[in-house]
Amino acid sequence: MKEKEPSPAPGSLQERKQRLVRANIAELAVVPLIAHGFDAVTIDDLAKAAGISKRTFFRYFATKEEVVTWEFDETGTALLTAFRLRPRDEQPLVSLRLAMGLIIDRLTSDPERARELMRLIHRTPALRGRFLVTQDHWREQFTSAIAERLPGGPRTPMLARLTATVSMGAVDAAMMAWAESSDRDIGTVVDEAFEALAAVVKAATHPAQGRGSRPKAKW
Amino acid sequence: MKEKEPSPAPGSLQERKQRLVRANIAELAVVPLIAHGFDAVTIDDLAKAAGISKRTFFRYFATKEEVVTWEFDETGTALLTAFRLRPRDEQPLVSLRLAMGLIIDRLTSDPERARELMRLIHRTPALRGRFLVTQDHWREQFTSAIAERLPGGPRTPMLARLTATVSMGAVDAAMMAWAESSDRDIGTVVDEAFEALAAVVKAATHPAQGRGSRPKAKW
DNA sequence: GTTGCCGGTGGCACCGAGTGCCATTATTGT
DNA sequence: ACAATAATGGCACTCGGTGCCACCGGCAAC
Repeated sequence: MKEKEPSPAPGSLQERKQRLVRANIAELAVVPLIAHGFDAVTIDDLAKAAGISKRTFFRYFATKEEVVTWEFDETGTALLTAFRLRPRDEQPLVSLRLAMGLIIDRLTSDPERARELMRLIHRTPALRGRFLVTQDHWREQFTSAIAERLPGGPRTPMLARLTATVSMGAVDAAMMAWAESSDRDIGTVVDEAFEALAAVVKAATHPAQGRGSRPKAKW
Repeated sequence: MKEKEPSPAPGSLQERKQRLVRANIAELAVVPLIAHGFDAVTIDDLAKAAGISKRTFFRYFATKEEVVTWEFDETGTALLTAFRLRPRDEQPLVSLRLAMGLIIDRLTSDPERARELMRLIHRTPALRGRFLVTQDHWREQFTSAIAERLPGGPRTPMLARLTATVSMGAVDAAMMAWAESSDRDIGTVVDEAFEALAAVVKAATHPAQGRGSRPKAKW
């Protein structure tokens, strides 16, 4: 069921070489995907574009989706480690915003390419699914990272989970908005997203003077 | 690329018949999936369990995943319509909470089965992916439903989107928590989730006295 | 009742994603 | 230069999914 490449010791020479090859394959393989759409291109096409065989392709990427999403996967883990480095008594949203600042250059090194990839992900269900699963995985990790900062208690898990969800929601909204807009700076978009989040939060805590049917529930 | 079943007029006799057959197939097919895991069972197995051929299976379900997720898909659309029926000047989170109350019986009609299915979804990447894509689709629709309630403006889209994300985050957290706990009432779990969300929101607006490195950002 | 239409079904061949296995070809260390 | 080892490619196979067509059952018209 699983490919079990021995995957050499991290930091070793071969390991770095493998990473380079992987990056190179992805770079070449992604071209026809962007050009003709995800479903219109077969693995053999990708392999040909990268100058390797189908079999070798699957030694570097477990699925067809991965060749598109792996860069963002790594961005996500970078975001997580940056977050973990922030002081524990800082508000999670603040930490996250600052962590975003640190890893933003990953996306801006080649903005056009990053945008193309995100658009591709956005419009291809299979890719979006894969992407959402990874995102879900990040959320779990963020949840525990946040839970560590909170005092223990019966409600802590749910609290941590929701905080994580809200935070990642801002990140996702920002990245998608940035991908769709053709010429805006990513920093600006991120700022907007976080400001909007603050506004949402404010609206929820200071409910408008709803004169419409008032529910019995306390909120 | 697509199966194009003529799909008879909604409400007609055949259409209802089809829905029944579909429900029946799903009910039978899901048994081996829960018993042996999603990946360990082939389509032929499912078809055999339902007493039909592989070809016919694909006339009722487009993918293997769908036979597990379709019930929740329908629950989602029911939630959305219930939400749309709430007065426009009500706080979105309030509307959502009340809408949840209306559709909760869908899940509680057979709690054991629903829980089993959710656990299956939770532990199977392919299913989780499919589920997240649908959820993403709901979020888009919630986004426009919420946007209709908001005054127009340049920030409205982002605001609506984040509100939708936060709301659905509560729903998802509640459903997952409920699925994992073996004996709690779903109403209680939902209440907890929404209360936790209120707490998160409160924490974010009244930041703790962080003495750690104060960021320059306004929040 | 026989004929002709029609929706649902099953069988079959086919495509693409992914994997196990093994032979072949670089790479590396000595 | 040579052996050990890693990387590669080819091949056959499984499984999800689709197109095509033949078949079977009901049902109306004659």
